[in-house]
Amino acid sequence: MKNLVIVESPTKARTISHFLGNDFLVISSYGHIRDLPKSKLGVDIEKNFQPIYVIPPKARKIIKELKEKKKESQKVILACDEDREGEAIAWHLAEVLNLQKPERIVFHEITKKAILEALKKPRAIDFNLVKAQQARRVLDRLVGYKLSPFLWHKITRGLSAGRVQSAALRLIVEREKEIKEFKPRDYWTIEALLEKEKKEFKAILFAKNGKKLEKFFLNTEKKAKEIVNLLKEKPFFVSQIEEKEITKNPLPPFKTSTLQQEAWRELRFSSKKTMLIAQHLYEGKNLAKGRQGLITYMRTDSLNISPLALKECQLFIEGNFGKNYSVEGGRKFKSKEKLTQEAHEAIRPTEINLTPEKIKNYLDKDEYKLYDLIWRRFVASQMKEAKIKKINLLFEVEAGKDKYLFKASGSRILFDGFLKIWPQKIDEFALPELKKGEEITPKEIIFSKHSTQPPSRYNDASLVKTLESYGIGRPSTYAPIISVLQERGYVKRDSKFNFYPNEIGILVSDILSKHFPEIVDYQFTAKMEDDLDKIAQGKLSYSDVLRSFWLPFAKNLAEKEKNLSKEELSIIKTEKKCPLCGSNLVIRFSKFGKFLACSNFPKCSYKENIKEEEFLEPKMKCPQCQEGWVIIKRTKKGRIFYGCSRYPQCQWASWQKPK
DNA sequence: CAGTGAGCGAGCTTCCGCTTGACTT
Repeated sequence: MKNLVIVESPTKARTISHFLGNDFLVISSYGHIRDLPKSKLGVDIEKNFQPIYVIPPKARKIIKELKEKKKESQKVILACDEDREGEAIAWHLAEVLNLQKPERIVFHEITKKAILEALKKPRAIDFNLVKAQQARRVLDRLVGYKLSPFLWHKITRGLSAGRVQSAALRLIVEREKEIKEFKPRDYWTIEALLEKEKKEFKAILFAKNGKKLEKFFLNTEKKAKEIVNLLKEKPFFVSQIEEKEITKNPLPPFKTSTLQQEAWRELRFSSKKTMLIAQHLYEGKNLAKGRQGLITYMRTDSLNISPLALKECQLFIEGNFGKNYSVEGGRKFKSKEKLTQEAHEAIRPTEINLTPEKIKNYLDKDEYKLYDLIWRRFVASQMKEAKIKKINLLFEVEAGKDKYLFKASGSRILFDGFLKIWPQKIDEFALPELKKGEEITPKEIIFSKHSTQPPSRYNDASLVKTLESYGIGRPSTYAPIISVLQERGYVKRDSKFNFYPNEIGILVSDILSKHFPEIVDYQFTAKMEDDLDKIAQGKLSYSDVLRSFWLPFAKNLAEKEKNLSKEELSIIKTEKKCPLCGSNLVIRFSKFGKFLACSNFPKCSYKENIKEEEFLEPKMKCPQCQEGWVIIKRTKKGRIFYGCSRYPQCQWASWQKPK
């Protein structure tokens, strides 16, 4: 008889199975195995918010297998991740498999030693932690399955709202408003072009009479010109030579959020693409010596590194770069976020000796790029800090009673350290040798105009970064959040792939902000987490937490359902004029989507289609007329079909996806 | 399979977090 060990991920199961040998059978649950029903609320509010769990069709097969293996096993050991969700999965497994005395183990690194140690000290399931997860699940269900129907009633079908997606949407909508309202301000800067021993360099005006200039000190061209004329041909004197040594520390290894950010910045991979490729690297590739996983788990918010990996990395650095590039004892990192659930390690290569170059031939182009990023970031994080010398030369110029100060900066890398493999832009510039008091006359003094820039639209990187800073969303959900906002039609990508909101996105966000401000408050999740922690510690009860959220929320919701009219909420005003009567046009929503109509309806029934075509990707010409494009359309019942963008001139349509 | 706003009413849409499938016409 074997012992049955259940973990969450099949790749993890394979690895552990390898360590444990023939006495153990290791199987994966593939995440959660029970959930609230999809088509109903699934919460008995009257009965202390009792959740009603069902087994989703997807989980049936694996549960059947687990039940069979249980019969053949001596005992069942639940080895799910050590966090709130993992504890809940363990509990669901115990329930479904009808385990009388479930044995729960946890480990923080996937090594033989750690797992054998963990097996020696199984514990019981932590019910308080399970309760905390249930409260999280039920609260999200109540918010999502109550607010979404509110939007269906007041605007149009198919919309959605939720604790996470609505906060993310609000970020994008409010940023767009900031951009629209932004008024640029002009300012000027003045630079002196200097030369010494045939070496040219620039110094910038930064202070007057010992006082640092404000950004808008020169807010007209006239003022800038005046100063240029004033200082022309005047001698500059070296008044101060500042030298300082700066150390630059490497960044920590990746976690999910930072991997997505860096992959966007460096490779222009979307969050979705990054996660898909990372999954491939995690699951492994067929290398010369067989199949091997290349990176640790990619959905993590932990920066922990196993001691063994730390040691190996240190040896690698010493062997390849020399001892002066390694850090005594290795470097350890901690996540800043207090919500970190340390169930995994940081994202790192599983074997440091598999350099990107060495395995390049086994990877496709994108896999190689991402692996290279992960490998270099991890190795760099264990390398010595860089040392940089910064030199500032200050020049004084007198003009009448006033003294102006100019500054020229140079820097030199004294020791590159981690920069050797993680290059950063450091303007290495050597200033010529100058002595204090030395006189120099500028070749030229020039002014240049600048304008303040509006904040930029969110992209995958900055959105994930902002969400994480508020504690909104989890490593496994950052990429899906972005997808759902697009699927609902709330946001689109511009030509630079940045996000901007559609009318419907702005409408939904504004309605939620106005009528349900507590839900879209950026602090809502953090407050919820505090309560969940207290449930986990046994200091607050599950039903008290949910009740204190639910009572005011339900009351407000009932009032808004009753008092707000669809007419009032769902019509978007525009500046466009009706060609028939001259009134303003408005955007209205019907079961076929949005359209422009006259605000003077029913007196004037002018209407026009708002063309918002969803092209078939990759773009394809209409097979009939060869002029229009194939676009994706929907019937009244929601079934997808394909048609020509030149309808009604061209009547081509098809159920089949054209080839 | 090509339209849109009222009202009738059946049946449907929807959340967040764990995890990777794929009934092959």
